[in-house]
Amino acid sequence: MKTNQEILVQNGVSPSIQRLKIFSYLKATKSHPTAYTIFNDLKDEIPSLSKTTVYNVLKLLIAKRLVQEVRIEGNELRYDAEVREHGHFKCDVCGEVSDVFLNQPLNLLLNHSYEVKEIQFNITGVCKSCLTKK
Amino acid sequence: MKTNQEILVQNGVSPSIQRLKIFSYLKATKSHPTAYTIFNDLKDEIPSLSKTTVYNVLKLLIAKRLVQEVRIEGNELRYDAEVREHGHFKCDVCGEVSDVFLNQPLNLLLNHSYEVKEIQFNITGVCKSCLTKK
DNA sequence: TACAAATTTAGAATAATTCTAAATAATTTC
DNA sequence: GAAATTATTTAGAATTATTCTAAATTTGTA
Repeated sequence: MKTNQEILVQNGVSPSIQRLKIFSYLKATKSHPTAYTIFNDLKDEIPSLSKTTVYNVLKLLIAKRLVQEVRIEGNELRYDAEVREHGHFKCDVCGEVSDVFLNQPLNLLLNHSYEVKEIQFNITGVCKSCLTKK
Repeated sequence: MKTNQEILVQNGVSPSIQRLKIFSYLKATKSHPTAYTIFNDLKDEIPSLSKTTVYNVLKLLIAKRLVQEVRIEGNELRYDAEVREHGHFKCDVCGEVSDVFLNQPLNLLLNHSYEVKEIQFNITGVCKSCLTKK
């Protein structure tokens, strides 16, 4: 199992404290945090951290394909270190965002005459636990 | 074929000039415009039009399920009067956004334990015409 | 140690959207 | 049909997320 530091280095990212902590934070969570949440959760650990750094690092990790942007509602941007082809489900009731994997790649359903770089899909609705609560 | 006015009325939306023109504009285009583009393109026809109205009307039409938000890149929000299950392809080169329909509903690929309200998917890459230009 | 390059930082600037309260238009009531 | 009520639109201010900018700090190298 590669360490997060190794992953960064192997992808040509010099592993500064900030980069490593932001990447590790994303790797460790499945909550699809916003840039603000990331900043807020890490600022105790890295008191000097600035919001600009969070945005810079996220942009860098996205360019290196180590992180994906998740755009599932309104104009809030969320981030995800899961980069395999997958989608997201957002529950309209509790607001939670979870990963969704398909039985087969979406790719196969496309008659594409274009070059595909990234596929994402978004589903909204009501999650299991909110359904049973009703 | 129903008129746009009829569609609005049947969905409980009183068809003011602004609402009708914004809805008709979206129905007539496949370009997935942003709120700003809609505002800009309609302000000659409706000189009094305000940006707030564009946002208000879009929000209303979305609530009535007559329009969908399209979130395909960064934090730009686009709008689409095509509400059948479909996705979007954005070309990284020319920036154009086009509709994508699947051979079968994505729904079938999900082992969903949740109630699905809306499904959208986004693909980025390079479109045919940009591929051949290279 | 000294120099150069890379990275981070705070705060200002920008852009999209929402909020607010007043103005206008449409509808209802008498 | 006038007055009152309700719905809709409007301009501009406020808010929010993100980007820009230029200085400060850190890291790597001669």
